[in-house]
Amino acid sequence: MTDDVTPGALQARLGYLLKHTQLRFAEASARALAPLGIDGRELAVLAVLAAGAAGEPLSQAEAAAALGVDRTTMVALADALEAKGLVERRRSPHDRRRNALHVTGPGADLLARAEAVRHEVERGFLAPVAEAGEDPDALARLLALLLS
Amino acid sequence: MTDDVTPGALQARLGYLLKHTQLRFAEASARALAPLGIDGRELAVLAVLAAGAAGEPLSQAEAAAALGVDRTTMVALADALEAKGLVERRRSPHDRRRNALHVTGPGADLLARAEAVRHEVERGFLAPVAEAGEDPDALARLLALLLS
DNA sequence: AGCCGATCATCAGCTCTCCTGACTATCAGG
DNA sequence: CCTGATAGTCAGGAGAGCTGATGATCGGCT
Repeated sequence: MTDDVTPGALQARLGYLLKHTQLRFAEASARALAPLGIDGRELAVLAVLAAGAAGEPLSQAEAAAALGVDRTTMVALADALEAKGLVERRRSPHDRRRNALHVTGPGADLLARAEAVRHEVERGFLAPVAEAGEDPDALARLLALLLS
Repeated sequence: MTDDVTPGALQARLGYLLKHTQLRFAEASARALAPLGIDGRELAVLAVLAAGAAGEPLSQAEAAAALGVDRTTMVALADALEAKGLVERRRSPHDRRRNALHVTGPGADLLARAEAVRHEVERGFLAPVAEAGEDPDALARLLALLLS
């Protein structure tokens, strides 16, 4: 990305605002998570796996659907997480087509630390909103409303 | 993109919300603009050129900076718009390094129609916000605040 | 007048992310 | 024990963007 001067003509264009806000947040997120050896997408996978692990562990296809990514993309994601020892693929005993994705001990540890970092990044990113006297939760609420 | 079921674990993640909202809007925008033979980025270029044309027409580098894209990306954008007859490159008489980008008559016509379409797309996209009794302008205001 | 660093536009090539299509293995139902 | 559907994998390609190099031009300095 270049200068990001954001002149007048574009401040009212929703497409521009969404795209560049997303880019900025992704950069801030990547910077903060880099020391942990993980990126935002991998963290999201870990979080989904841990959250879904109340009952049966999720298959790759289920995790992919939950994350809104393609199942072929999930293969690479699972490869990366498994290579880092954060996740294990285990053939499901009931359905041998499925790869059940288990979060390992180190994976759970890293998840906890990374989630703390994520919260801090989000808080910092939304700081200008709070300073302007607006509701810092409003953005997430509006976006969730639009996706529902 | 796949199912987009948006389950609980992700609704509080700002990165996920921004990314998928941006994607959804881009898709809606592309669908609506397709009949006009233009996409969102090209429309943004046209709008910036027309807005800046109060004084001297913008050079490619200036337009690129205004849009937050790389100057090399601007080359392809200018190629596409020129091929469609919406924009003309003219060597600036004062500085022969610069390509002044002029919006043609057909370009101005298309811009007017496309901007109407864009407004309609944005209105439709934000309809759920209005229906929920929230301020439909809040999203753009918050995003602009974060980018400033 | 002439030089030199900076700027503009362009192009080739790379990366990243994601998708499509094909293939294998496996399951469930008739 | 077929048939159709599903899970995971891989190869290949599309799209956006960036880096680095090149040629033309400008502007200031000497």
